[in-house]
Amino acid sequence: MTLTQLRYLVAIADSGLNITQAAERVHATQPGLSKQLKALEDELGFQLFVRRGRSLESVAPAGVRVIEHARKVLAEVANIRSYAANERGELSGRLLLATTHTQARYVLPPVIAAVKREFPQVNVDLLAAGDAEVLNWLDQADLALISTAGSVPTGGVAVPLYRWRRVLLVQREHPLARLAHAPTLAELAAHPLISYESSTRADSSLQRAFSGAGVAPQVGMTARDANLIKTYVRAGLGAGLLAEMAVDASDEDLRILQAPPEIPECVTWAVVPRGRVLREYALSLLHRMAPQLDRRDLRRVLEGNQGAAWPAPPHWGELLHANSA
Amino acid sequence: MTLTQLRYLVAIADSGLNITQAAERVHATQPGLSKQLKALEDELGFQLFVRRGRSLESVAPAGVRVIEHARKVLAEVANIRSYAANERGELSGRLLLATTHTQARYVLPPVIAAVKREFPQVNVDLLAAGDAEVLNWLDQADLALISTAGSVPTGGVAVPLYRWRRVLLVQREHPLARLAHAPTLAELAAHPLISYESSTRADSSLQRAFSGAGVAPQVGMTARDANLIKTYVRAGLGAGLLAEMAVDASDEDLRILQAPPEIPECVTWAVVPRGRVLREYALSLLHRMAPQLDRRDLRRVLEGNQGAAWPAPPHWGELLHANSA
DNA sequence: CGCGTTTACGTCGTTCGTAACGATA
DNA sequence: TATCGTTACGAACGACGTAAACGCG
Repeated sequence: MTLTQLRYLVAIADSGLNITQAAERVHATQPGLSKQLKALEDELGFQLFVRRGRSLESVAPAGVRVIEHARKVLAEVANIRSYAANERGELSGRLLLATTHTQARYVLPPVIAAVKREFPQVNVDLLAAGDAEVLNWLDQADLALISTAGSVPTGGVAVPLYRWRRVLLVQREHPLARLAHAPTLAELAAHPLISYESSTRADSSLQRAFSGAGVAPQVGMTARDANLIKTYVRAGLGAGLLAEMAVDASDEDLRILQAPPEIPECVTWAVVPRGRVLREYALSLLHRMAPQLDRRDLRRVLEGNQGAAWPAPPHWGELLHANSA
Repeated sequence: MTLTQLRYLVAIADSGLNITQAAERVHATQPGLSKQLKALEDELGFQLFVRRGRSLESVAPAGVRVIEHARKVLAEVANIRSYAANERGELSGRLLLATTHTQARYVLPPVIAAVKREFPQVNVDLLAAGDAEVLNWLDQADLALISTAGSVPTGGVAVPLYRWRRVLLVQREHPLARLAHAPTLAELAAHPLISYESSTRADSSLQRAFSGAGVAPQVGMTARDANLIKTYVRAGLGAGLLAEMAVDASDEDLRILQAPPEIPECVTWAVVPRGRVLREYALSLLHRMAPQLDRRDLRRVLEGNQGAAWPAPPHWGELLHANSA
C-alpha cells in the first residue's frame, strides 16, 4: 500500500468511477491508475469496485469503507504538508472558502482584501452556496462560513464570529414605511415578504418567530442572493427581509426598518473540520473575522480536537468598525 | 512523502532516536532509514530532529507535531489493513491486550481459551500492568481492560463489560472471621488491610468509602497482584480486600467475607481507541466478555466514533456462568 | 466506430543493501 | 576502540508513459 495508490483510489471515486478523468485530476496516465488500483486490490485481497465488463460500475461495499479510511490518511498527509508549509513560512497557496452569498458579497470583500494584502501570493477561491449546502463543501474547502439563529453548526469545530440582526428593506411609498415604529410581526404578516430561500423551511427561525405570534408570513419570493431580493423590492413585489450586512450606500432609495424583535439575532460561524491544520493565511482570515479571539487560542482549539468555551461574539457593527480602521 | 518515510520516522522516535535500533524494528538497514529521514526532512523543509554532531539529540518541536500526524496516518493505514484482513477472513494475527493483573489471571483465561479455540492461529499477548498504567499502553495494544468504580474511563470508546464487588479474604482465625455479619467499615478499619496498589490513592473509591464513614483504613500492604495479596493474608499480615473474581477453589483455607456495602461496586470496561478497526478475533473476545452486547452494535459504535448508551452490564457471576456453559 | 479499460513493453527513477568512511564518547 | 550515523556505489525492483488490443454501447 502506498500513498499514491490511496490518492488514485479517491481520485477515481471522486471522478465518478471514470479512471481516465481521475488520471487527469492527479496528473498521471490512465494505465498508471488502472495498474495501481489493481495492485491495491491485489494487496487487500478483494475488489474495491464492482466491474461490469471492463468498466467500473459502482463502489463495492468494502470499497466504501476503504475509501473512507483512505480519505483520512490523505487528510492527515495534507495536514503534515500544511504544517510544514507554515513552518517554513511558505507564502503562497490556495484558500477555498465555502460561504453563503451574503458573506461573500458584503462581509468578505474587505476581509479578503486584507488577507490578500498580507499574503499576495495566495489564491482565494469562493464557493458561494445556500445555507444548507455550505457544510457539504466542507471536506473540500478550507473552512466554511455559515449563519444560524440559535443552534451551533455541526461538521467540525464551530467558531462564533459575530452577531447580526435582520432588517426590513422597503420602498419609500410602502405602507410599512409610514409607520412611526418598527413593524410588529402581525403588521409584517399583512404584506408580502421577500427573503432568503432558507427562511421558507418550517424549522427556520423566521417561521418559528411568526408562528410564535400566531400569524403566518407571506413569503412570496425567495432568493439566495441579497441583491436579487433588493431588485424585487425595488420592483414593488414586497418588503425585503435580509441580513443587516447586506445594506449599503446603494440602498439610499429604499427605507431601512428594524425587524420585529421577535425575529431572533443570528450568529455567523466559521466551521473547520476537526483536526485539520490550517495554513497561516486561513488563520489570518479567521482572525480578521473574529478579532476578539486570540490567534493562539484559535489554533490550539482547532488542532486540539475539542470544543471550547468561546467568548460571546461581538455585533457585526463593531467588527465592521474594527476592519475599516 | 511516502508511507515508508513516515513509518521510519515513528520507528526512530519510538527507538529513542537510535536509527540503528529503529532499522531492526522495521526490518530494514540503517543507511536506508538515514536516507529516508533526510529525504523527508528535505521535502518538508526543516529538520525533524535536533542533531548533535551526527547523532540525533532530541526531537525538534516541529518534529513532535509531524510525528503526531504521522502516527495518525499509520493508524489509519493499519485500519485499512485490519479491515481488509477481516474482509478476506484472515484467521491469523496478533491480539495485544493491555489489562490489569486480576483480569489477566482470573477473568481472561477461559475467555482467551475460547478465542484461541475459535482462532487457533492468533497470537495473544498479554500486557499486565497496574490500573493507572493500562491506558498508557492503549496506543500499542488492541484494546485495554480496566476497572473503575463510578467513573467512565477516558482515552477511547469505553464499553462496560460487567459489574463486580470487592470481597474480604481472611484467615479462619482472624477476628473478622468470627463476626456473625459482614463487617462494617468501622470494624474493618480496626484491622490492617492488604489490597491493590491503586487503593492507596486518596481519590480511590476505597478511600472515599472509608472517609465517608469518618474512619481511615490501615492499608498496611499493597500489591498489584491478587496472588501476592493472598500470600500475605496467609502469612497473617492482615485482611485481604480484593476483587471477587480473584477468589477460586484454592482459597478454601481462607474465609471469604462480604465487603461493607459502602464500598461501591466496580465496573470492568474495555477501552478501544476512537476510530480503530478491530480484527474479528478482537471483537470475538470483546463479545465473549460482554455477551449482552450485540456484535454488530459493538462494531458500529466502535467505528462510529461516538459514545453510546450501553445497557447496564451484568454482574460478574452471570458472565462467568455464560462462559462456563 | 468512439469511448474507456486492460495488457504489453521499454525506459527511467528510486530504493535497497553492502561496504567503506567519519565522527564521537 | 567501539558505536553510531553518513556517504558511495551497484543491483534490482517498481513506477511511469507510449502503444496496441479488447469490449461495449
